[in-house]
Amino acid sequence: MENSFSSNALGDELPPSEEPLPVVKLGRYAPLSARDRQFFARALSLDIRTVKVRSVVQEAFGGARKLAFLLSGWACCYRVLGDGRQHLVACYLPGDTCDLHSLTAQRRNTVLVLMAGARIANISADLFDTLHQSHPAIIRALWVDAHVSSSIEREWLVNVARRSARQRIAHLFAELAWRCEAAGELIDGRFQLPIPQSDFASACGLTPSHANRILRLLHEEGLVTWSKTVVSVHDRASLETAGTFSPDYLEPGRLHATRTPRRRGDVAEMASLEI
Amino acid sequence: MENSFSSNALGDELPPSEEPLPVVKLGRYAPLSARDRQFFARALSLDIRTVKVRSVVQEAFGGARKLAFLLSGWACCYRVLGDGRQHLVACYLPGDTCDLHSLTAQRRNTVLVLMAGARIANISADLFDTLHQSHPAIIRALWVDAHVSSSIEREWLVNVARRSARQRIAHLFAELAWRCEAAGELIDGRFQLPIPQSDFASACGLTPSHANRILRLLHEEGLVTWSKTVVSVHDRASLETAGTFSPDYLEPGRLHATRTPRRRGDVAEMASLEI
DNA sequence: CGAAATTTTGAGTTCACTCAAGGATGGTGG
DNA sequence: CCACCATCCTTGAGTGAACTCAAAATTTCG
Repeated sequence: MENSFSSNALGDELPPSEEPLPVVKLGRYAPLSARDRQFFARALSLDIRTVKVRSVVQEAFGGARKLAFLLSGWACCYRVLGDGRQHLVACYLPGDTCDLHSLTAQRRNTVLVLMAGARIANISADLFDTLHQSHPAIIRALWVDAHVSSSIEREWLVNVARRSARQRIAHLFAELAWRCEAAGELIDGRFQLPIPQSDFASACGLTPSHANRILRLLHEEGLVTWSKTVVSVHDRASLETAGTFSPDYLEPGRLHATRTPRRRGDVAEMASLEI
Repeated sequence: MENSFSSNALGDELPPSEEPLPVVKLGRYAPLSARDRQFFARALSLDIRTVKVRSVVQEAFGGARKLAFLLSGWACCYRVLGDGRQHLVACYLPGDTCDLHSLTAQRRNTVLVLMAGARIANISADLFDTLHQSHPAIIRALWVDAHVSSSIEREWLVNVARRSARQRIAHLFAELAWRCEAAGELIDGRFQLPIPQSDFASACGLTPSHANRILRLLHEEGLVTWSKTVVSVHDRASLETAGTFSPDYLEPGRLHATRTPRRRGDVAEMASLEI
C-alpha cells in the first residue's frame, strides 16, 4: 500500500513529537490516553495513499466504505447538484478528517477531491465501528471534530448570506490563514490554495468574474495576493477586519462574550421552563 | 417535571404506534431493537417541558449540558454574530434532534429558540455518554441524524450561494413542505411557519423587503401563500420546480444518479491510487 | 387600548451579474 | 522538446436584480 512518494514519517514506533497530524488534532479536541494515541496512529498507518494528480474519490475500491484523514496536501468536498455541476462546500488541511459525516450515509451527495500531491490515511468503516467499543475517547474526539466541521460550514452559510463580496472573500482568506496556521501550513504569511478561482468564487456565492475583480482590489489595497496556487497575506489584521472575522467558530472550547438583543416575547434563560 | 400543557402521550408502557417521534425517526436511520426503543423512549420521558411563549435556551439550569429532542411545535437554531445579531441557521420539526453538535462544545456559538407551544424532551449529557456503552445502535442512529442535519445546512449554503431570490424562497418552502410531510405536520397542503419574515429572509440571504416582494410574487403566481404563521402550498410541483428542489439530501439512504463533468486533470474512480 | 414589533409598499441606487473577448497557463501528444 | 489545445484567468461595457432608505399599514402583546 505504501507508494513511491510517501517514504518519510509514519514508520512504526513514533516519538510523540512526530505523531500523525490527525492524532495531534483530535488530541486537542478530547483527552486521549497514550494507548488511544498509539492505537489510532497505528490505525492510520495501515492504508496510506498519495495521489500524483487531482483525484476524485467516489465509491472506489468496490464500495468498501472508508474514512479519510488528510496527512499532507489539500482536499476539498463538493456537493454534486442535480445537473451534475459541483459546488465547493468544504476544504481540508493536513490533519483534517475528510467528510466525516459521509461515512454514515448509504449513498453520497458529495465527492471528495484530493489535490495533486495529497497524502491520505484511510480507516475502514469496520475499524471505525470497533473504536466505539475499544477506544470511546477517540469517538468523542471525532464528535467534536464533526462539530467543528459543521461549525465551519455554518460560518460559510452566514458568510454568503450576510456579507458583501469584499467581506466574504476577506473572511474566507482569514479563515484559511487561521486554519493553516493551526496546521503549521502558514509559512511566512503564505499558504497554498490549489483550487480554481471559480470554485473559490462559488464558495463565496459570487461569479468568477466578480470574485476576480475583488481579488484585484484586495491586492491593490495591499491585503492579500493570490497568485498561481499561493496566497500571500500582507496585512492580516486588516484582512480580518475587512472580513469581520473572528475565530470563535473554529475553537470548540472558547467563545467571546456577546450581547444578545431581546425580541418580542423572548424569555431569557428559559425562565418559562422552570415550571 | 410534567406541566400543564403536555398531558397526552408519553405515559408509561406505550403501544409501538404511539412511540415518541424521535424514536420513530431515529428508527428510520438505523435498526433499533425493541430494547433500544424502550430505553430511548423512557429516557425521553424523564424531562419533558413545554414552553408557553417564544423562549431562548442558553446555558440554563446551571450549565448542565442537555440534548433536546423536539416532541411538538417548532424550534430554531440561530448563529450569534459578534455584534449580537442572530442569523437563522437551522429549524426543527417534531421528532428532530435540536442542535446535536452543540452537545460536544464547551461554549456555544448558537442559541436554540423554542417557539410558543413547543414541547421538548431533554436528555442529559451523562445519559448520552451512557448510551455509548449500553445502546450503541442509538448512537449510530444519532450519527446518521447528525449527517442529515449537516446535509440540510449544506443545502442552505448551496441555496444561498447559487440561486436567485425566487429560487431560494421556493426551495426553502419546498424543503419545509417535504420535511413537514415526513413529520406528519403537512395537513391539507398547509404547515406552520412561526418565525418572523425577517429571519426567513436572512436565512435565504435576502433583505426582508426583497423577500417580501418575492413572497407576494409567489402568492400572485399561485404557488404558495404565507399568511400569519401558516404557509399554504397551492401548487407543490410548480413550487419544487421553481426552487429546483430535489429531496435527495434529506434522505440518508438514497441518491439519484448524476452525471459528473470531468475537469482538467481529474482522474476518475481513484485510478491513480491503485498503486 | 396603546406601544412596539412586524409586514407591506414605493422610489431610487448600487452592487454584482451577464456576455464577450483576449491573454496566460499547464498538460498532452506528436 | 516543442507545439497545440483545453482550461483558467483577466478585463471591459452594459444590464438588472437585489439593496437602501423611508414611511404607512398591520399585527401582536402587555
